[in-house]
Amino acid sequence: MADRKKQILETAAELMQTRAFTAFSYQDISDRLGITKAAIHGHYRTKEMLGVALLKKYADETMAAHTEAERHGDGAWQRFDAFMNLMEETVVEENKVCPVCVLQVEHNIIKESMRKGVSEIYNLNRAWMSNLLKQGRDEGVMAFQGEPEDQADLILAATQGAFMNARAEDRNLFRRIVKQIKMNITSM
Amino acid sequence: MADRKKQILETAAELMQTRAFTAFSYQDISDRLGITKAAIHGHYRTKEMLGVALLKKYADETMAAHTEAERHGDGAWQRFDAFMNLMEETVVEENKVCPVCVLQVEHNIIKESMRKGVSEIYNLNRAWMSNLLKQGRDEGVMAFQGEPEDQADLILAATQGAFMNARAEDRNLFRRIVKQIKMNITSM
DNA sequence: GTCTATAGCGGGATAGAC
DNA sequence: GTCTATCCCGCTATAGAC
Repeated sequence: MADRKKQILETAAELMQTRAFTAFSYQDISDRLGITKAAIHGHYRTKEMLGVALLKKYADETMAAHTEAERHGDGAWQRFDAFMNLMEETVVEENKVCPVCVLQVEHNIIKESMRKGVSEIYNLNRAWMSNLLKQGRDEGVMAFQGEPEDQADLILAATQGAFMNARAEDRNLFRRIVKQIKMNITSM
Repeated sequence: MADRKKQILETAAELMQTRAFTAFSYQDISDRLGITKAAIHGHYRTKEMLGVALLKKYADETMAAHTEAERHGDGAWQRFDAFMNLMEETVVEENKVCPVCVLQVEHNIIKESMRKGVSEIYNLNRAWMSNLLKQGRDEGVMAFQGEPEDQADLILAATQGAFMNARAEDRNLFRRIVKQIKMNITSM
């Protein structure tokens, strides 16, 4: 089948976000799909190649999330809320964390090809978020000291931390942290 | 020697913060100390026990960091700065991330005894930080909407994200993010 | 494209000697 | 307290048949 490859990728994605990259095996995937490890090697010869493919998938999804958020309206807050809701729906549900968190923790034990993929996703989000903050400031609905780029770095870091704390401590933490971020940059 | 056990713990701590918990082995420790794996099992029979000991050590260091920060002055900002400087010195240096980040990413693959240890450290920081924020607000030097507890959760999440992004992307990110946090809660 | 079988390695852990 | 030796397991990856 042609969608076997897709099935493998999706299963791997779920395993990465629940168990971390180094900690899942081809055996885990093959068990879930009812095929053998060797079959998976037929699609992704090495685990590094699978990892790179996963990162490509996540980069695509990141861009799709931005597009989707922009589809929700023209206002900066509409887009911000849509983005955060999307993050909550796709990540916080079902014991997951974001792949960027996982691979940043595994930074020193993954190959350079994968580190590069992680950086690309980070930079996609950074560019999009700082742009959004500029827009919000121009519209007069967001207010903060300093540069939009730095505020974006803070918001992304907080979001990543929120994913991890939400899974480990309390699912509602994500929503509470996002609410607090909003309070901090709402113009009054 | 009696400090063999201490050496083992310190080596394990460094390995955990550079390579993650599941990803380092007794072999890694024994190589660095010039002893055998079996010798380490003599001190910590299972890896889970070593993990719990590590978390105890981190909890102690967390409380020590709070005490140390309070030693730097009575003002909320003095204490905040001292705490963040301490974090930067002890974590951001030399390719490390904080143990809480590591073990939260590995949340689904570690034992309950270790999860409990992670929560304890998180709660120590949460209690200390929300107290500090209350103090700052009372002094009139910090200002923010919402509850100190929620603001503390946001700051801790941002700090955790800052650790990870600093290692993966750019060492200066930690300082820039902390600066932005400060701007967001400085009363004017 | 998927299978069986296997190589080669490294992990955690234990037994028993010194 | 540390050693050698060993067990059993699971990992990534490959060869070769169908």
